[in-house]
Order: sequence, then C-alpha cells, then structure tokens
Amino acid sequence: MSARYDAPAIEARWQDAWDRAGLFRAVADPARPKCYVLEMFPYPSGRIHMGHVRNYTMGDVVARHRRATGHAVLHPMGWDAFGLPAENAAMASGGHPKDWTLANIAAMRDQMKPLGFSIDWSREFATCDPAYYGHQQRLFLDMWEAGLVTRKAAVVNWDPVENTVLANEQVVDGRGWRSGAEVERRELTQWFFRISDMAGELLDALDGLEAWPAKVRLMQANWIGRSRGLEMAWPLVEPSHGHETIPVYTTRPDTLLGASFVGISPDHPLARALAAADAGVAAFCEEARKGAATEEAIETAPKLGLDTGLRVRHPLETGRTLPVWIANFILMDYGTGAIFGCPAHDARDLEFARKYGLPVISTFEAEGGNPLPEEGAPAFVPPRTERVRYTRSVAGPEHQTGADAVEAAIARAEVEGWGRGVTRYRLRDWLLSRQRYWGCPIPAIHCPACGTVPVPRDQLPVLLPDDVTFDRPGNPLDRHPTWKHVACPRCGGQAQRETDTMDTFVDSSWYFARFTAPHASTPTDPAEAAYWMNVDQYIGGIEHAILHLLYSRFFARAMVRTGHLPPKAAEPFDALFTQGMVTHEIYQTRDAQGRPVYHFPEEVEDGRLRSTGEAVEIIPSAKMSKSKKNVVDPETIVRRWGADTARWFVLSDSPPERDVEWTAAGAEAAWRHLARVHRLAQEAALSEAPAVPEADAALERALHRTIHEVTQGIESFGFNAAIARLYAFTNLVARSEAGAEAKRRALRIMAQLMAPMTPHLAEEMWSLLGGEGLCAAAPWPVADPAQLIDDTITLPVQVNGKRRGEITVPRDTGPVEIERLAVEAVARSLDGAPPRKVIVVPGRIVNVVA
RNA sequence: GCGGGUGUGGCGGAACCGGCAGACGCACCGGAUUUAGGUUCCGGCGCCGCAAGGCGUGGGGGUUCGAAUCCCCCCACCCGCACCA
Repeated sequence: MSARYDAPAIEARWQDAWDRAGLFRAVADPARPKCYVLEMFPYPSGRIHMGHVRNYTMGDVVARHRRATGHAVLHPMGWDAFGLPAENAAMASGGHPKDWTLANIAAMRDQMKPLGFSIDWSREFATCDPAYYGHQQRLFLDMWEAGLVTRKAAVVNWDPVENTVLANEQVVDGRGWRSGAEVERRELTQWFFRISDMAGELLDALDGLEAWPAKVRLMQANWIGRSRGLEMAWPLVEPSHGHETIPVYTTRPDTLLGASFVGISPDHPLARALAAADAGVAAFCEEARKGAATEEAIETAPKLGLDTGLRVRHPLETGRTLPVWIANFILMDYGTGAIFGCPAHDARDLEFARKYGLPVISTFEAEGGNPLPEEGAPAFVPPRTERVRYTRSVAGPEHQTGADAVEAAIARAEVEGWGRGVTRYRLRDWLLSRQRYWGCPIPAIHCPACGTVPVPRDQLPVLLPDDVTFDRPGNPLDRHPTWKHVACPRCGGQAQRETDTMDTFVDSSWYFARFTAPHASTPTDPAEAAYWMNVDQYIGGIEHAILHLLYSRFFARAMVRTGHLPPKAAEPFDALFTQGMVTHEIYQTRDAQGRPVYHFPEEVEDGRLRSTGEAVEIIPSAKMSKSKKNVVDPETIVRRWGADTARWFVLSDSPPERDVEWTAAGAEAAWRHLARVHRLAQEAALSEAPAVPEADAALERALHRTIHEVTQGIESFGFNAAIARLYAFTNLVARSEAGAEAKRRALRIMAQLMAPMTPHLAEEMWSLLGGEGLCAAAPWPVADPAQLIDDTITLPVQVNGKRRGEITVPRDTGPVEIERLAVEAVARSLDGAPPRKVIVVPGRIVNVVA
C-alpha cells in the first residue's frame, strides 16, 4: 500500500537529515575546485515574497548541481539590514529600528528555512551587526588613507521638513517622497568615495565581464559615460570679474568654425560674479535654476538665455567676436560649465539660436548634400562614423568622418597650443553621507584645532547608541546628549563625532567578501578570500544593474588596493545572471465613485468574488504588489503544496531571465506532477516485474538522453527546458514496459536530476529506490555518449523545403542509398518527374528539389 | 530624442551552428475507471478544409536546395538613459 505525497512530512524529514549531515557547510578544500554561488541578499522587510523564492531557488539549483559535480561550494545568506524603513517604522509605531530589524530577520529566516535551500547558515550575518559594520569602518579608514575618500562641498537634495539629505531616488517630482515638501538644492560639505578616479578602469574592465548580461554592461558603460573632446579657452575681449578667458569643453571641435555664441551655466563662477553685481542677472539666474528642478519637465522646458554683453574672440578667426550668454540648459557639473554654441550641428543650440536671433553657420554637409539649417532645416547631426564633406574645416581632408575630423582638430589645437584633447566621464563621485541614524557611523572626528581626523583603529567599532528617540524629525545622532562629544584623538581637546552615517549601498558593496570569512577578526581573511573569491555565479534583479553592481566593483578594487582582497578579486563577480520577476493577475472591482478596489487571489473564484459573486476585472501579468493585492505568500504556498512545488513552479513556466506569472492552476499542476513522480517511485520500489530486454534498453537510452539534456539545461540556465525534459521522461517511464530493476534505476537517476529543483522529493525517491546515503551527497550522473547515438535514424524528407515524408535507415547508411530511399519515399509528391537535385544533410534531413 | 530588447497556437513557452515549427505545461474536448476525493489513466488539440490539400513564427521584401533563425525596410510593445556640449 503506498502513501500519498505528503510534502510537509517529507520536507521536514530531509531538511533534518541534511542538517545532521552538515552537508551544506562550506569547507575550503584545495584538492577540489571551488564554486561560490551568491544571490543578492535581502532587505529584512519582514516577509519573504515569491521573488525571493525564485531568486534563491535559482541559486540553489546551481549550488546543488555544483556540489554534486564535486565542487567545494560556498552558498551563504545574510541581511542587508540598515536603512530607512526601520526608522520609518520606529517613527510610526514607536519601537526601535534595531528591534524591528532583528524581529524581521528572525521572521524571514523562519520563512526561508522550510524552502530547503542548501545554504551554509553558519556564515549568516546582518550588516547592522556591530561586528560587520565595525569592519566596514576599518575599510573606510584604510580607503581614506589610500586617498579613495574625500570630503567636499556638493549640491544635495535637502528635505526641509525631515532635516536630512535625500538620495536622488527618494525625490519624486521635486518633492520629498514622504514629507511631500519641496526639496531644496543645498550646498553642503559631504563625504565621497572617489569612484570617478576609477571611471576609466571600471569602463575598460567591462569588456572582460563576458559572463555578464550585455544589457548590464551597456547600462554601466552609459552610466560611466566616457567622451573624447577638446578643452579650450575663449579669450574675453574685456576681462570681467577676474576672468580673462572662458574655458569650454566640446566633443565637436570640428565644428569650431560654426560657433556663433558662447554659453555659460547659471551656476558658472562668471555668472555668479555677474549676478552679484547686477540684480537683473541675479533674477535671471534664479529663474533659470528653478526650471531645472524637475527632471521630466526638462524635455519640454523652453530654452532661456540672457546676453551678458560680454564678448569673446574666436581663437581661429581672430577678427570675429562672439556674444556670451547665460543659458538655462547648460549644466555646471559637466565639462567646464560652459560651451560654444554651434547651432547648425546641435539641436539644442539651434533652438536657442533661433529664439534669440543668433547666426547659424554650417561647417559640413552630407556627401550628397542636405537641407541647410541656416535655411530652416533641422540641425544636421549625422553619426560620427559617417563620411561628410567639410565646407568650413578645422583640420584634415575635405571628405572625412566626424570622428576623424574631431581627432584632426584636436591634433591641430595641440600643435598650435590653443587647446588640448581630454577624456571625460559622466560618472560622479559617490556621495556616501546620510543624516540618518540607522546606518554605519562614519568613523571620523571633527576637531576645531586639528580638523577632521580618523577615529583610531583600536577604538573601532564606533557603535550606534541605543538610547535614541524618533519623536522628532532629523538625525537622532546629532541631537543625542552625549554621543557626539569626544576628545580629539590627536590633541585631546574637545571635539565632535561625525554624526552622518554611510549610505546603505556601502554595506552591500563588500558583503560578498565578508562571507568568505564571516567570523574573521579583520574584514577579510587572506587565505579564505584567496580560496573562495571570486563569486562564480551571482544572481539577482536587473534593478541593481547600475548602482549596487558598480559600487561593488569599485569597492572590490579599493579592497585590492588596501590589501583586503587578492588582485584577482578586482572584478568580484565572474558571472552575473539577472532573473525576471514573479507576476500575478490583478483582480479589481469598482466602488460607487468608480475607483478601483483590489482583491486578493484567494477572494476570487472563476472570475467572481467568493463573497458577493460580483464579476471582477482581471489585469494580467503585473508585478506582485501589496497595494494591488496581487500577491501570494510563500509561507501559505509552502504550507499548502510544499516547498518542492513552489520551487518547481517558479522555474518551470518561463526562462529564468524573463518574468514568470504565478497561477493557482500552474501551482496545482506542479504539485500533481510531483505527486505522480512520487507514486511512480513507490510503485517501482514495490514492483517485481521481470526484466524485458528490449524495453529495458530503450528506457536506458532515454535515460542517458535525459541526463544529457537536463545537465545541459541546468548548466546553461535553461531551467525551464530542463524541467520540460523531466516531464517528458516521467511520461516515458510511466508508459514503459521495462522491468522493475530498470525502472528503479531510471527513477533513481531521475531523482538526482530533479534534486537541484526539488531536493526533498528527490531524497525521498532516492531512499525508496535503494540509493546509497543521501541523494544530495551523490555524484552527478554522467551520460554515456555511446547511448546517445541510435543505431537507426529517422530522416525527414522534404520536397522543395516542405516535409513530405520520412525514411528510417541504419545509422551508417551511405548518402547514395539515402538519396535513393528518399526519392522513393516522396515519389508521390514528384508526379513521376525525376528530381533536379537532392541534398542530404547527414543525420539530419533530406531535401529533394523538384 | 538616444541606446537596448522582445514579438511563435486560446495562454506560458520549446526549437543547438540555417535543417521535421509548436517539445513540455496550462486551458479546452472526448473516452475509461472510480463515481464522497486536491481523483487517476488513455486519447485529441496551430488555422482553413468533408477530404486531398493549402496556409502558418508581428507586417513587407531579399539571400538560400531549405529561414522562427541571416540581411533590408516597416509596425507594436517593454526596458534603460535623457538639455552630458
């Protein structure tokens, strides 16, 4: 008598067995290849969601497969535990961020463990552990010493209600995301990591990251934004407020003879000097700055300009002078904050020139000619790789590409001494100060006598004080009665601690390194880091394509320079995979005012509300969101169907990089399949059916093909395809006439193939079918190449590319014989005429050309 | 605006290097068994057509013996960046 598939019982039993065997503890073993599998660690919001389940299941598939192929595997888990939500919760309900965070971590760990991930929990840590952030402070000091940290004035987003700076992403339409207050742009002295010093290096190294998605590499490249151009000074006819020239940066020095004005940013030092001296200029600059506040509106914002009355002399056409304008579309923090305007070859300059009646002068045209901007056509801006004809050339031949002309112009400028070629980057330094409590304190002390000095290393960690209140806005560290008052470590005089804490992106920029030696008394342990680094497979969401991954790349380089990581870890993630989201239908009805009312999936049956029978509107494939109520809770799913069903389903329906839609029917189908496999295993375990040579051999051949295909699927992140092969093989086993021994063997090996996805069921089958020890510890099955080749093959036969028949022949049949059989097989479609040509693709197909 | 991606049955998707389009799953339809089951098992299922056959991978063109796959043009949707000189 066979027992039904009782997933909860099976899963608890095997999780316990793995624990006792200590199977997932990562142990460095120089005799074996290592594999470091990492999924982006979670923020402890309080509950795990299906996105976590999918992310960690993918990592677990890789980790379990690599373990089975003989690797020493490191597969850790931790918590990205600092951040604003904890403070918000404290403000809303009066608790302490630490208590809130630790309770959330405990709750999430409890939800995660029943999923059966092969994680080395002995390495778990949270970034809010003093042990972790203390080492982070140490890294900060080392980086400071190495010149990778700086303090400088910067324009930041200041929320006047909350009394803190906000990150750019926390500013929505120019307002604080929570307070709703209009954000001010304030210039404050802040801490920065000097990531822009590494811009070129970080860009060039992208080429080596072959196992990263091209999309992510491209996004990073665009973000870093390298440009090649010319820096040159435009001499003022009359010096003004101490300025004798206006330095300008341009990527199009080849259009210099088309210049018709020089523009400066409202924040340019010269503009500020002029504004200080003239109320009209000051008013204009004020107005121009305001327009730039909301980023989306920039597109439609009109170009505004003010003629300063100043004039500059053209460096090549010295008889010509150009007006100097202050213009709202010129950014102070790119280039020199000043441009020369060439309206014929720049859409923005043209719009500006037409509005203020400035000249438009073409310097090149298409080789076949083109409508001229000076006659009302749009600005002519062809790709730089396109050859054009220069009518007013700075340097080089008449016909050349824009790129060549730029280089020629730079070369001329350098020879003649009126400019120099420069490479610039869009990437700016990483502002790491936050006027927040729940973050890693910046280990610095401000002394009136000695300036800003580091906290001595033997005084680390600088601990967050526990006795803080959140009843008022602003930074509790700043208003704490005693915490910030300390003696200067240099002169012993009265001094103040830095009360800013670090951006939480710092915490997540080196956790992967800490996992290699989570209990070490230094940030990393050289031997452990040398063994485990790099991360062989990193898995996470595309939303981190730029910030987290770029910061981590910077940090790894910084840690190499400061001796905390070996040189090979400069690029810490060898392979990156970005997985898609888990989506779900949204069910909505309308209230009396026509506003949408959302309903949880469990409130809906057959398109109607269970409670009232009202029909619901269904919106397909939306990202799971609590506010839309289109969520399913992993804990509920696991309790109802089991972890294996949840794991199987999130991998089965879509390729891992794409979104997968969670449906109740799909989950049920997954469960049904696993129950069927379980039933087959039980039947095979008890069966005494005698061997059937032909059927046994056929099953064995299919088994080897399945081993081959599933292995390939797993190794290439084709988890959905691997699962499809396992479905097909299950159907085949169920129908097979093979004897009991052959079926037991087939199902035992199938259990191993399923184990990365459904480890508990695999373990249960393994033990039912006489497997030795634990399935999770068994070596991965290897397909016998001889079994992958059939003795006879079936070739489709086409006539003019359309399938018209097939022939089955011994594998070694010669082409002449195949041709004869093929023509015979499709004779009916040839109407008796002899074929004009026959193409035989060995082992694949035959095409008869009629 | 610039850059990138995607488009295959009613649905999710498969198809290696240009070689049988639609694997596998869902939904649906039929049959068997059980008929109190989260049943189970067998079969069918791209479209048109009684059939023979024809048509079919967003649309149009091309290369090829042969195209979902390569090339050109177009359409739709999604993502990233966005006054970066």
